[in-house]
Amino acid sequence: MATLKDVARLAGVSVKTVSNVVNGYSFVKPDNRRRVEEALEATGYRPNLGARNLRRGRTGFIALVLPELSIPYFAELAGLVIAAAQDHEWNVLIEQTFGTLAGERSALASLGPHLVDAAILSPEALQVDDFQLPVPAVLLGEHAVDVPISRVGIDNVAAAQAAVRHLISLGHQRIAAIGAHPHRGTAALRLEGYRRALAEASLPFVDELVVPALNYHRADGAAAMRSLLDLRTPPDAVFCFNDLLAIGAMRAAGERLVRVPQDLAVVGFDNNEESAYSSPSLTSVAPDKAAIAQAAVDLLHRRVEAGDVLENVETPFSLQVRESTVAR
Amino acid sequence: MATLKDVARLAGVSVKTVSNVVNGYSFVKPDNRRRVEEALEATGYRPNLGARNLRRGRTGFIALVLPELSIPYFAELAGLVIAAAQDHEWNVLIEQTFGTLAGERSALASLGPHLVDAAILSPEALQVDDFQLPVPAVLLGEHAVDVPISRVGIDNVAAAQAAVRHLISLGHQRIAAIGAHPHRGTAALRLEGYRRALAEASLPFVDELVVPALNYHRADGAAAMRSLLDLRTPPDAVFCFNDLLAIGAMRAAGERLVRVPQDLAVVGFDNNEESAYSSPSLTSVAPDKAAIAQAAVDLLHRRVEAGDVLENVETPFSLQVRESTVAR
DNA sequence: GTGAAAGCGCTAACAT
DNA sequence: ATGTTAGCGCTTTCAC
Repeated sequence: MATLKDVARLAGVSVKTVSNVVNGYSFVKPDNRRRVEEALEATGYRPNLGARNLRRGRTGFIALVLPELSIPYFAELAGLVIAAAQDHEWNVLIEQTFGTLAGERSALASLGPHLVDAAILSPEALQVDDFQLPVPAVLLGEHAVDVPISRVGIDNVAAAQAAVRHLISLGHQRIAAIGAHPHRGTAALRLEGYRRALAEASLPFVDELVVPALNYHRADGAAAMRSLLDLRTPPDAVFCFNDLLAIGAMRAAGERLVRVPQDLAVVGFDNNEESAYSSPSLTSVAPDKAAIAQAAVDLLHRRVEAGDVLENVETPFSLQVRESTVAR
Repeated sequence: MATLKDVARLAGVSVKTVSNVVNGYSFVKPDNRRRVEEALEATGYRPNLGARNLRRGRTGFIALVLPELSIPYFAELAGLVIAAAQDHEWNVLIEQTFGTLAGERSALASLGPHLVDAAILSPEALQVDDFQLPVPAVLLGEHAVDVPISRVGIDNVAAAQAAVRHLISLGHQRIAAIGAHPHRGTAALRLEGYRRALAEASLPFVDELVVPALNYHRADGAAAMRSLLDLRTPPDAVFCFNDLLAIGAMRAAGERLVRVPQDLAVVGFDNNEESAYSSPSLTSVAPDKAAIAQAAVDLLHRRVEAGDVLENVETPFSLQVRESTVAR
């Protein structure tokens, strides 16, 4: 592999001149430039990123810390983050935490300042004192813990409220919620949105209709739905805190021969691609994932380059109405 | 950030001794070891990976080149590859090609030997002459193009044959296939498995029942299914070359009020997590994704460390029978 | 404008 | 067993 020195020797100039050409710097004598470019071409020179970054004190990487790639929301998001990072010549390193405190701690610990220039975090269990980060970071989604880190995400309370309002506008009166979680910030916010929508319609908040979920996988949604269907008076609608829970809930309903949406309306959250193709298709809160990815990366880039101050970005969302609430 | 030199100064020893301790090398005088460890602790030393790798001539990264993270199969696989790579202290860099030739070429081009130690590739459009790789690589899945690169994957012909045999054993006679593709190696192999299963049961190979798909997304499966349902004699079963196509096909069938599996049995390929929760749940060929990820990473590690020779690994698969072929 | 040379943090001869 | 030192490939003062 050709190095700068090789190119310099071939072109009959100094390393500095080659470096100048490679980096598009300052003024290089046209004659030299031409010879350097020829030598570059002839040797097939490719800069050694490690060496460059060592010298520059940058790494060229950002970390994306998330629970699990097998969760569609995070997989879709990761794809968008990778695309957005390319614009700033960043490569993305993905760390999976599996939503555990230990996993999140170890992911953060591995984030040496030498490994990445910045980090995008989607924590679920972390506590305030865990956030001693060696690099600029941005938190995805809102979190109950109050840490001095930038955040990017939608207004979860408003989004949840919109989802439940939709159910209420359809005439549903006994609306359940699946996904309450004691330590998860976004869960608390979505629950608050649920509560507000009920309150503004003067509907009672019924404890037995709020089902916690320790994880947000399809199986958890199915289990929660079964417990709801076992109630003396089951709900006529359910708001799930993510699409996987909703898919699981619809599956459980189907197994009990409860028809969606006739007997039970279902709303999810995240708008996974799969939700447009389930049977019935799933009404879901749709955060603008591309906007989230773009904002997170841009914000970090500004911080790293210009040392910008802390800043939060609220991204838009919409409600995708589909067959799980309105029969076709 | 503390460097080796700082630690050495604090401990009153040379950098070499510190380096020895850090790397768990040879014999260090117990007294020195203790002082170095204290200094390590006091300074909170973390090695600069960039510098280490520059010196060692390694990067500490492997590339995972795949079409798109929003495709569940690749998302699940990526998660497993990341986990497997951790065992060898490798970080994984994901590159998305979006299945285009241009995307694949540009991903390969960016694979400088300075960026990654090795690469795992899942190409769809690449031609033979594109495979001039600067680093050891392994191909996921089989490909029609015959290139001198290690391969890891299941026996696609046998797997497809098993899927179609299952349909035949259920009494289906008019079995369609969705996902034929002119330039995709795995598509050709799965088609061959389909053909063989028909042949061994003395069923005719009917051209109009084989539907190509340029992409393997849900929408493509739905479109293909609609065209099949428009036939004078629609099929009574369909084998889809991946689960997304199958999900789309089931969706399209549902929209035409064709019942699955009573009127139409459906088999997919990949066994995505979502396929266990669709309604009806999807019968699918299940490659052992964890085995694929593990084998690919291990194989590369051996190549990089020991310069092992070219080698192919065939991983196991099974058929997950669910409601889309056998009603519950 | 361009060259010479220092040095980013680390490892590995080589010397002791 | 440990210290000294060269050098991985690059960028960047500092002279000229």
